[in-house]
Amino acid sequence: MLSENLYGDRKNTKDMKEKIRQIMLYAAEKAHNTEQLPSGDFPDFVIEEPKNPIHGDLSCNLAMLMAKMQKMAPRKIAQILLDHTDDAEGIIEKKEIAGPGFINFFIRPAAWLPVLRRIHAQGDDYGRSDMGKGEKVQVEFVSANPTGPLHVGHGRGAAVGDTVANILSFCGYDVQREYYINDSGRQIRTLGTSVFIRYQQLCGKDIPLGGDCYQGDYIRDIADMIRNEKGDRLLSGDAEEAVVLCARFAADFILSGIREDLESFGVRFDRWYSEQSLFDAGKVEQVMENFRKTGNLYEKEGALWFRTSDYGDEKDRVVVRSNGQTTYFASDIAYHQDKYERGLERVVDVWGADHHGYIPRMRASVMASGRKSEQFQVILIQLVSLLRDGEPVAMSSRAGEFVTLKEVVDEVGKDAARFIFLTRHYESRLDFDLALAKKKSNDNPVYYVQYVHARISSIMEKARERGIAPEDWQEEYLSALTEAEEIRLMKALSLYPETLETAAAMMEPHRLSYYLTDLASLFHSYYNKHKVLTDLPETTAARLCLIMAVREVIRNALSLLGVSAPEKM
RNA sequence: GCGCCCGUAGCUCAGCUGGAUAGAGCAACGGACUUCUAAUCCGUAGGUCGCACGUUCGAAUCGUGCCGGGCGUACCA
Repeated sequence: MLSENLYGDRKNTKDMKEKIRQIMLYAAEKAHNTEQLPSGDFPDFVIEEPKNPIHGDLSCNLAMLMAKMQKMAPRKIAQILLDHTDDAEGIIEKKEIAGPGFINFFIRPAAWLPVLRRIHAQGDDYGRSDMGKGEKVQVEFVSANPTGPLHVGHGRGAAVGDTVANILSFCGYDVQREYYINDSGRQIRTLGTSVFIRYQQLCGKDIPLGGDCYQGDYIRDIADMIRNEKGDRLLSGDAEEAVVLCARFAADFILSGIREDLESFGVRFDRWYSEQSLFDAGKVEQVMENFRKTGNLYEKEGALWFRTSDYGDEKDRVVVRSNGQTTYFASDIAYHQDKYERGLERVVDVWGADHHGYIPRMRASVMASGRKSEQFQVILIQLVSLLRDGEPVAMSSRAGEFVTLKEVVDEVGKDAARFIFLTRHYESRLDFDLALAKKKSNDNPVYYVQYVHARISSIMEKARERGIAPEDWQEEYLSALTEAEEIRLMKALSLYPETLETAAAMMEPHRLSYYLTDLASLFHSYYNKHKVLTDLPETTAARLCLIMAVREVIRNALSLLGVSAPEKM
């Protein structure tokens, strides 16, 4: 039987760990007040799920951590703490002291039931939190140069950046997604040159394509488009103008392709920020002028240097070369200044790991304008190796033989691609096997998780067919949930909010993928052992309530990962 | 040389702001479909957590030093 306070208390929304933590804190204070514990100074302690179920549902290490400052044996402190616990809600079935001084709690099975009520009440919002307190955070990701199509590596960055943004947003941060377009500088000029040479070749001229030019077939395709539009006219005009025209045309065309590819990968940006616009608005010049005034810049050997070494970089860096051209760093400084001036409190850049050497100088420039180091964070994405059946797929962008993100998404699907990118810590290198990604088996966790959603949807459909309507599912029936697998599922469901908060705090989306796989595994086991639609109406109602909660959380988490939750598979 | 990342089961990887007997999937072997979807489940087997010291009640986790792999060390982007 369920007690009234477990069941009827509307404020009963704190998760189990937090409840135990409060009980322990209260016990510690009480023990100090009665002078059984000399010190009133309590260290940070953890409430965690022991790996071994023999140690209970939750475990607390407070007694061991206090041993030194209390000048007492951990087990003795544990006993004192236990003597002072006050379990007003009646959630604890058994508590014990174990090992060097752990305090283990065995939770009364029925005490997990409120999580179901909470999930049903909050629906899509279960797990949402205000931990971010509205902090304005920008996630800048992908930001690939518009000189060629996105490849798989960009895909990983896109999946991670997008999902980090989703998670932060769900956890109460005010998130903005931005793509920085490097549409200025030498590479764009090289792009123009490459296209113009192809154009001239198409017009019958025998001009070789230099080794430093972009070699991909798409360059010729673009040149062909220009020829269809302009005919041979560019041949007779000014060559410089022709290159500029080719560059602009090509960059615009490639960028719109990038947009489309990202769109079909489920990624959208709040803003596409052009590097060229920084120059056009005079912001690069302005920012350099400001830093000159504050003494952060100096001239040496004809070039202009930024004193990044004042802020931890190993040496100073050039912002204007002796030939008068600004470096990429210069516009990047201006760009980041602009971000903060727009009111962003924290800036997160998602970069390829090969750019890690760039972090100290970027951070230095941010700190030079008085921002705190923590206001600039970088997520470094490690390399993706593309395989097919374990064999490496050739990926030389120099020769233009790369496999594009679009090709991968077309072949394996958005869901599988995203999930695989998000099932590994981004700081680990990733082998992406195309054959594996298409396999509809356990090799491929995305189907494993989606299958849960489909299975539950199917059961719900069956329930409807049998005339079991959702509104008939009474909470009073929940006490029928007593199977070990049912308790395990409820425990897992109650872990979701803190999983999200950790994922947000550490900006590690893979935590969500692993959580999903765990939850899915628990469900599949349950499904194989117990029938949901039974002859007992109360049991059926209770189990439906449970699996609907599972479905809700699966759907919720998948949507944060940008993966669909199919009703049928 | 210096800096950063990685090193955990045969393979691919979780676990790393310290917690008790180190986990998952794949691959291997043996089982479960007349059932709400077998894209599933159950079981067996599989480990000096790269090595060595150190910190402490306790180390895969923290520190130092090695070893191995990758990346970076431009008046490139």
